[in-house]
Amino acid sequence: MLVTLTPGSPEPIYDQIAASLRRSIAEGRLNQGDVLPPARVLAASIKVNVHTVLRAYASLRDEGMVDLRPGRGATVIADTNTPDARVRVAVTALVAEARKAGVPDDAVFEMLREQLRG
Amino acid sequence: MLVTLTPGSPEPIYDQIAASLRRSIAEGRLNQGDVLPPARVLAASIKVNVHTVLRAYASLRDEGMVDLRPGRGATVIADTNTPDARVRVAVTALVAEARKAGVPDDAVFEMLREQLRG
DNA sequence: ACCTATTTGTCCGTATGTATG
DNA sequence: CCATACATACGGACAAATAGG
Repeated sequence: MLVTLTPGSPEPIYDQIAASLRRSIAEGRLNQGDVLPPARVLAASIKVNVHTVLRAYASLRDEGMVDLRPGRGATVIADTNTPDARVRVAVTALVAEARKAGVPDDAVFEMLREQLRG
Repeated sequence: MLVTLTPGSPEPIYDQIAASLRRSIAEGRLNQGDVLPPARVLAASIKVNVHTVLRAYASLRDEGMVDLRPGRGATVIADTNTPDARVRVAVTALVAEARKAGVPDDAVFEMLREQLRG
C-alpha cells in the first residue's frame, strides 16, 4: 500500500496522505517522472473521498513536488536522482512538517544544528 | 527542441505548445511553406499525447497561421518574409497571449502605447 | 488510371483534475 | 468532507492525402 492511514489520529486525512507521499519521494521510492495513482483510485483503495486525496495532491503541487493536470494525473517533478536533489526534497518535506506542527523556524534551525553536530 | 514545456505551469499543455509555435513563426524561425513536425513525432519528443499536439495545431489553423490536412501535415501559411507580414503575425501572437491572460483590450492598447512611446 | 501501403489528421469515447455549491 | 458539472488530456478506430508499383 502506497499510502496508509492512522484511524483516530488528530492529523487530517489529507495531511496524512500528503506526508506519506512526501516520504516516498524523499526516500526515492517515487522518482522524477513517476505518476501517482489517479485520485479516484487511491481514494477508493483507502476508502476516502476523491477530494480528500486531491487536497493532498494539491499540497504536493504547491510545494513543487508534483505536476498536477486534468487528464494527466500527478507526475513527480522533484528530481530524486542526484544526491543534491534529494537534499532539497528532504528540506521541502522538513519545512512542510515543521509548518504543520507549528514549530518556529528558530527551533527547526536549532534541531538541525544539533543533528548536524551529532 | 522546437517546443519546450514547463512542468508545473498552470497553462494547459496545448496552449504552451501553440504559444511556442506562434513565437517561432513570429520570430521567423518558421517561414511560409515550412511544415511542422507530424503531430505524432512532436508528441513523442515532448512526451505528450498526439491529440494534445493536434489541439495546438488546430488553434494555429483557426488563427489562420497554418494549413492542417490529413496526409499533409501542418504547413505554415503566415507570410513572414516581408517586414509588414511579420508585424501582422506578431500582432496575432500578441492577441492570442492577451486573450489567454484575460487582459482587456484597453489595457493591451495602453501597454502597446507605452512601449511604442519608450 | 488503378491498387495498395503508408503517412497524417479527424472523430468518438474515456479518464482525470478543477471549480462551484 | 461530499456531490455535480466542466475543461483538459489520453486512447483507439477511422478517413483523407500521399507515394510507390
